[in-house]
Amino acid sequence: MHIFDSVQKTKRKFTPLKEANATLYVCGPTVYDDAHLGHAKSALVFDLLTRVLEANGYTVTYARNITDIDDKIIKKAIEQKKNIKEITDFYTDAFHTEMQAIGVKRPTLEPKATQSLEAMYALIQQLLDKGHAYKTANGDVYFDTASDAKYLSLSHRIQNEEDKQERIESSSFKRNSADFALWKSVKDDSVTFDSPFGAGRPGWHLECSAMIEKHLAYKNREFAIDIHGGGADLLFPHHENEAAQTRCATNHALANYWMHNGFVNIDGEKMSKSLGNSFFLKDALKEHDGEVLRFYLLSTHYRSDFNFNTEDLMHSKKRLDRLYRLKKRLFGLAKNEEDTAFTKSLLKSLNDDMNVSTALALIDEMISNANETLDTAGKHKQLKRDTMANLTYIETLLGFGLKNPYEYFQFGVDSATKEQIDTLIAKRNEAKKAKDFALSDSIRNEILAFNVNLMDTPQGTFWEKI
RNA sequence: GGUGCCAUCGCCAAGUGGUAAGGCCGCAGCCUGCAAAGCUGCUAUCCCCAGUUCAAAUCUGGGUGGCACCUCCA
Repeated sequence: MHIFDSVQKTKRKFTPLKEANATLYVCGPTVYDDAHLGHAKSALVFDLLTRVLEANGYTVTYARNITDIDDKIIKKAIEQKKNIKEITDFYTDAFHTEMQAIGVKRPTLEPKATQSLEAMYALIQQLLDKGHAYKTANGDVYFDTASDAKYLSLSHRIQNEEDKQERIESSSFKRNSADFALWKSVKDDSVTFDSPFGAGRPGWHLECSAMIEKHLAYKNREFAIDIHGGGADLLFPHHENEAAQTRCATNHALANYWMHNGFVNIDGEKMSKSLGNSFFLKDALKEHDGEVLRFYLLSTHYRSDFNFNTEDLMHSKKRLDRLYRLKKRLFGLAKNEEDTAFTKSLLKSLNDDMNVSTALALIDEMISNANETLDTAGKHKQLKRDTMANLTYIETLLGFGLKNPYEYFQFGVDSATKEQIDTLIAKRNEAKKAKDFALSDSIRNEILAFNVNLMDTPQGTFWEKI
């Protein structure tokens, strides 16, 4: 398979550091608020990546951190008069629930910053020992960017001299404006940790490097891990700094491949608090099936920016509906081996830097072909079993079509309404039997008022929520 | 100001040197009591200009128009 490396800016063949294994680290959420659609997108992209890697036979070790030390968390705790752990536990649980709703599997490891402090101390000490970090008069420890010849090689930035001078004056403790905190000394009575460098809190960038060393890193290879992922905004400064820390403190570079997913905008606007609740995943999940959100958010290439809007989402849903209608036609049937021309070409397109668009086009084509054959040769057993195999393959590789197809089409309809609809359908069928089409049509209009579609089939009359 | 990305049918969106995938919408037809669903058919020469090439949406240069990062951020 090939993936686009956002540091080398080219598609590269994926060659693992250790045969048949793949190690992946993705920057996870800071748990101080509800997950928004951007968190969902990032989690979905790398969930898909692990599925594709696994489909290629790799054993994937996937770590996604939980940042549970952060100024914003502390601020929230003070505002809500709760302790830090209440806040972080609450939002961590919510994150897990919502990710599950959109079909994101749990990573192999979910290290928390609070459980990785020793690894952070070790990293700081190594950087101090090697002369890549320095302590300041007020007790902070900074990374010395001037000591790292490869600094900015990740993001391909050029140090801006004017900017450099300007900021040095405003921060008397740093040697260089680009230097970033490894340890921030905190003297007040808020949340602090007693480190060998005094009481304080770790710098944000440090956490990821430390967790990778502790949980994932190969010890004697050129790179600590195979793939490092995250949102496009993290390339600089976060990933640049992570890479610098690891490179300077250890004997290996951080990652062989870097992957960055594009941003999610809402109705053409950058997500912001001013958009109200419209960008929280939990709110989107009240309106739409999680799998529809998954399908929609994954429907365009992961590196492109994504413009979320309800109209496109509904169009996308119609595409997923086709998959579920085919599943309805085959519901409960046995399947053959999942090794067809279709499954091969599906994996092939995803192996090309996760080309989901091509994959979806293949799925559409498979659905049309299957429907056509089913229409003309309904007893084609072999085709049915192959189609079932194809659907199962789509479920595991892409996470689409996992639900009961009848329940899928009833999203958001309460049981009382369902009963009313069923009663009306029974009445309508009686009218139809009596050839009283005026009556049956008027009953249909009553049913349509529930915002559902009706469809008469040889197996009976079914309804779908629109 | 620095760095980088993008511009393909009404909308969403692949393709990145060999003569434009797919979905939604629309139109016509088959099926249906009528619908819905399903199926079939139809619907773009790729922002503009110049160049390279036997051949360009795809490469080069110039324009125009969007956007992102450079501060916490998925």
